[in-house]
Parts: sequence; structure tokens; C-alpha cells
Amino acid sequence: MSVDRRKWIIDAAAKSFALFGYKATTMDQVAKIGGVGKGTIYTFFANKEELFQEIMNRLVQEMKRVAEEVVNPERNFFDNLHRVLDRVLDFREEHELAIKLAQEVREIGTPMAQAGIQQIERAIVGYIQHQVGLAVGKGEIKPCDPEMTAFVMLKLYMALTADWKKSHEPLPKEKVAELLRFYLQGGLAPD
Amino acid sequence: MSVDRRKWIIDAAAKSFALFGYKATTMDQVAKIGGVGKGTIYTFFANKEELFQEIMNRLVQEMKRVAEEVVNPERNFFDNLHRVLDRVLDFREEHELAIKLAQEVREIGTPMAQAGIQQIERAIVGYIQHQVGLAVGKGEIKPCDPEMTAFVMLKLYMALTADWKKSHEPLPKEKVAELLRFYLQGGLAPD
DNA sequence: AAATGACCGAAAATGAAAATTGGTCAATCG
DNA sequence: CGATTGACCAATTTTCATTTTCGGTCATTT
Repeated sequence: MSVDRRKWIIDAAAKSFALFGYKATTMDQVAKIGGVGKGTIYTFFANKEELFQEIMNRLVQEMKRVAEEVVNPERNFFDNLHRVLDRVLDFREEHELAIKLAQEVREIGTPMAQAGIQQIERAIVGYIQHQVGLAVGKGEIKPCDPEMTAFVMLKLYMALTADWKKSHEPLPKEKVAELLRFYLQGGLAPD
Repeated sequence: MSVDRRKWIIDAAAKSFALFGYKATTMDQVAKIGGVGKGTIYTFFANKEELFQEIMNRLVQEMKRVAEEVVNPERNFFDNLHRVLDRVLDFREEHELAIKLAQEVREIGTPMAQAGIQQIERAIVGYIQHQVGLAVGKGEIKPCDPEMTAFVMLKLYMALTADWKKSHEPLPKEKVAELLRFYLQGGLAPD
């Protein structure tokens, strides 16, 4: 029945994208793995791009779920930030599809893979932005523009993880969390 | 005489690197512009890479000079920080060689050009690092790792100036200074 | 002794032929 | 009859042999 076929296709595509990346995944491949004719894929998805989008949406959903799992409204903002970042970072580092896409961007620069990791990043910022908004409401952190603050947090995070290791030893993620806290929570003004 | 020839070569190379980038600058080109035989270049520089290094060293020297011009020990740390970053990043945005190298990295990813812009960045961080060290000594800011702090400052500044405007209205300079102060000086912890 | 440019091997650009791939659709199936 | 299929097509990508370019050398010239 059609619902099953759709699922087969999605599963096959997820497997293939994670294993070979966006570019090296062919529609023939997906059809074969999914055990359906190639034409069938096009009755559910207009094109390869849309199929990829479906997979990416699921990945982002899963990340949100995983982040939600770890955040606790009882705890203070920076604890939650640390936990979410830690969890999401682990998730991203371990998830085959995320790994493969990052690699594909680095090595071939496939535009679609680039869009994919950007989508992941935007989801993370959006989530942080939401948390910042809540924290400001609760008076846990100073009033500030949540969007700008989430942006700053992301950029700082990316600088500490991606940029730093271009010319230094990579920082362990506990160190990254500690630094984020040091610079953004307390600030540099002497006590 | 040999000193003059060396200068001719350097000037020709600077012109060519700024105009065509690293890869598209040929040694024949430099020789022709410099009005010397190609072999002569190799009596002063072991290879293209070394010639490029000479040009880059001069660029970094000039940047240091420009930064020095604007820093004032009387003023407080964050004022000087803003002035230096502002001046240096303007300089970088206007200097043909820096522009060309950035473009070359974006468009072809020439490893040598990449090394070049990294060198510029390292010089800026080095300079800020020095200022941070002084500020820590004077008790103007909390004790912290000067290198890491300088790195964070540059990245944050670049995020607020260059990255932000990719998806938003550009921030006026005063706003950037204010935000840098807001996030790094005071921190997000409520008073 | 200093300067040069013809010369060399290695690397890159070129481009045409061959192979691959996303997407379509007439034939097939249940 | 609607759902499914895979042979087929145009377009893009890969391959690969040939040509060109370029960094660097060195015998010759100045």
C-alpha cells in the first residue's frame, strides 16, 4: 500500500544520503535499496531535492526532540545552554547524515549539502533564540534582543569549535562550554 | 645595483599579487613588470612562496603601524579595542591585496592565499592579545587567557560587522561597539 | 660576478568522447 | 483503472589524451 512504499523510500533515502552524501546518492540507488521502481519515488516526491528536504526535516525534528529531552525549566539558563549545546553537538557529531554532509561540504562543496547544514544551524539558532526569550522573561539574564543574542552565541560557538582548531589544538567540548560561559555570562569587567 | 633590483622585484610582485592574486601571478609576469630577468628574482628569493611571504610581511607591518596610530594608553580598554578593530578592518576591506586574496580563497581556494589571510588574522589577534595582556595587568579586565580572549573579540567583531549583514540590515559602527561592550564587558548575568 | 632567458619536467588547462544521472512516460501489472 | 515500473532521453559529469603553462635551473652573456 502507498503509505508503506513512501516509508520504504524515505528509509532508503535516509540510508543512502547518510552513507554516500547528497551528490553520490542516485535516484536509482534509492529505488533499488527501497525495493521500488524509480518512477514510484516521483509519485511521492517531485524531485531529488524534495526527497532530501524530507530527510532533513526529520533530522531537524529529531534534533529538537533531543534538545527538548535535556532542557529543564527548573534549571538556570546557562546550565540549560550548556546541556543543549553539549547534547546537540554530540548528536551532530555522531549522526551519520550530519557527518557525511559536513564532509561533503568540505571536500566537494555540494550546494545542496551546504544548504542542508545551514538548515541544521538555523534550527539550532532558532531553538536557542527561543530559550533566550524565555530566560529574559524570567529575569535569568539581562534584557537583550533574543535574536541578536542567539546569533552571538552561535557565532562564538562556531568560532570556538570550527575556527579555533584551524590554527590550534581543538578544544574539548567542556572547555568550549566553559569559555562560552566565561565570556557571555560574567563578562570581562572586573568584579 | 642589487638593492634597487630587489626593490623593483618587490614592488612588481606586490602590484601583481594585488592585481591577479597568488595563483594567477607568474614569475615571468613579475620579472617583466619589474624589468628584470626571471633568473634575477631567484637570486633574492628562493621561490614564489618566499617572495609572497615578503609581500605579506610588509602588509602586516603596515597594519601594525595603522593600528598603533589609533591606540591611546590614556583611553580605557574597550574604547581602544573598538578603535583598533574598526581601523584595522577598514584597512583590510580597502587594501587591494587583502581583498584579492579573500576573493581568491572564496573562488578557487588557493592554499597559499588561504595561508595569507590567516597570517593577516593572526597578526590582528596578536596585536589585540598584546592589548588584552596590558589591560589584564592594569586590572582593567578580569584575568583571562589573552590569546583566547583576543580571538573571541576578533571573531565576535567580525560576526557583528561582516556576518550579520548577510541576513539583516548592517549595524552602524556605534551599535557594533555597544554590542561588543554589552556582551563582552558586562556579560548576560543579571545585575 | 651579476644578470639573463632558453630550456625542462611537472602540473594544469583543454576539449572531445564516454558514462552517468535526474527526471519522464508509454507499457505493464494487480 | 489507477498504481507501478524501468527503458529511455536530455543534460550534466567524468575521463583521458593532448596541449599549454609555469616554477625553477643553468649555460651563456654582459
